[in-house]
Amino acid sequence: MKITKVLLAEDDSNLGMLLKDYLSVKNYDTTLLVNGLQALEEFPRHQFELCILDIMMPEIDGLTLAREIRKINPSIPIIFLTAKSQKEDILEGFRTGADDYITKPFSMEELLYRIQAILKRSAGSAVPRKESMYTIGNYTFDPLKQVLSFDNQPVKLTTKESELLELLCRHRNEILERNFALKSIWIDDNYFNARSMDVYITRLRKYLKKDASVKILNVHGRGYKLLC
Amino acid sequence: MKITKVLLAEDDSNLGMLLKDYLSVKNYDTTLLVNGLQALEEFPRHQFELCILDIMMPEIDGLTLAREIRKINPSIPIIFLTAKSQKEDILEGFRTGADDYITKPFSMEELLYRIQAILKRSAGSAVPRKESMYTIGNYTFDPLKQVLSFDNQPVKLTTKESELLELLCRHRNEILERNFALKSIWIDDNYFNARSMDVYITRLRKYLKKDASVKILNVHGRGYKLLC
DNA sequence: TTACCCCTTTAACTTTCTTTAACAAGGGAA
DNA sequence: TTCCCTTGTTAAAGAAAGTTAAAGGGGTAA
Repeated sequence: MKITKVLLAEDDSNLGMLLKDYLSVKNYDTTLLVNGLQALEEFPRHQFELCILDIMMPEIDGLTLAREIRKINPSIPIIFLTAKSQKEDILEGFRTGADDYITKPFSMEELLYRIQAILKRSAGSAVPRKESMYTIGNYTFDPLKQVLSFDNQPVKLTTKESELLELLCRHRNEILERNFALKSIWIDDNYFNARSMDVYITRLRKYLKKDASVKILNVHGRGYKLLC
Repeated sequence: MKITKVLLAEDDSNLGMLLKDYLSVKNYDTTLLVNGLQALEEFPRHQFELCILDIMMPEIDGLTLAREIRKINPSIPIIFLTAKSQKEDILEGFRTGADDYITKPFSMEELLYRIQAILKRSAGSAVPRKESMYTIGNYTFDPLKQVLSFDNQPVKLTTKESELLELLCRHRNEILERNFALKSIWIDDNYFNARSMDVYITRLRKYLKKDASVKILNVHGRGYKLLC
């Protein structure tokens, strides 16, 4: 079994040690750094395969650290740890290309699950990046202009419709996890936002039904898959 | 990278010491200067990364100080401290390129939050600086003269129209947050000013409709995006 | 001073977007 | 099967934004 090298940046040493020990038991070779500066210094000296970064850290915060790490390795998976209240951070995190984030407090199992999911994704193919234009069957979709076209007939999408469709596109032909989508777009993954997302899925399906080869499939209990 | 070096110019030594101590605890290396003259003398001798300037100071006020600092370092983030009543100051502050301002009295947490927000912004992709002339599709826009031209046909814009269009230009193809725009131009981000801004968006859209590739897109609940 | 003009704000009404609610349908486990 | 939880769908409520017109206010010229 291959051991994965993990960089863990967490300034709360209680939590940090706890996580490190837990991950080590689970066969992740974890290096704990207690602030962003140290993490940045250590990063080039190891062959890390995954980063887990607390956002709130002294000297160099997790977001800045992530940007620096991305300059060195643009494709390494990054998971952020943040307080639920720091909504701004979460949004900003996704903009810097976070692969996932977990809001404190969280369970160890939760973290482990996310780690496995991300490693599986990035092992197969590269992490889906943002594109400026997507082709969905016979449709074309411009996420910046928020326009979906079929047969040169453009339809203006609302902000939320566009955001959700873009996420589906970035994960085309693989599962877009409900929680991931909710946290990316709605920030809070509570019951009501989940129902709101269901409504938007219905709408997107309506927009996309002109091409029978395009389907948004539900994966019970997990999320949706855009087939095209 | 290291601890952020902060210049704090505040003539009230009670408040000054309090802020300095608080920021130092929060890992900002803070230098307190008790008047604008001293601050200006010290500025070139340090590698400051952020300035917090009280506006009301003897000898050299914060606004003048900011202008001088900008001559030396045009991109350093500046936060002004001012009394809520001094709206003129705030306006003038934003004109000299303030990144934010805080009205007294304020909480330490509030200040800290703003510092973090600004450093985050200027660390990543800095907010595009002012330019003397913008190209918007087939239009050209001179913010100083407040003139928008299409096909060599100039249209004179009002002050508010011009200010709003300039902000949109500086954030072209990304979201200009409502609150940011309101605070920059209208100072107060209350309901009525927000409605006033809506009216100006309508006007700008009218001016810009000669070029179909130029669009001011609304991002529901967040702000506007100028596409061009 | 008064009258006028221009800019900005306020107001009223309309439209669009998002969320909430209610009920129907489907899937998985015991 | 039955029960429970998830998802599908539609409608309506609620909130934000679009639009137009008119009121307010400050400055300037007669």
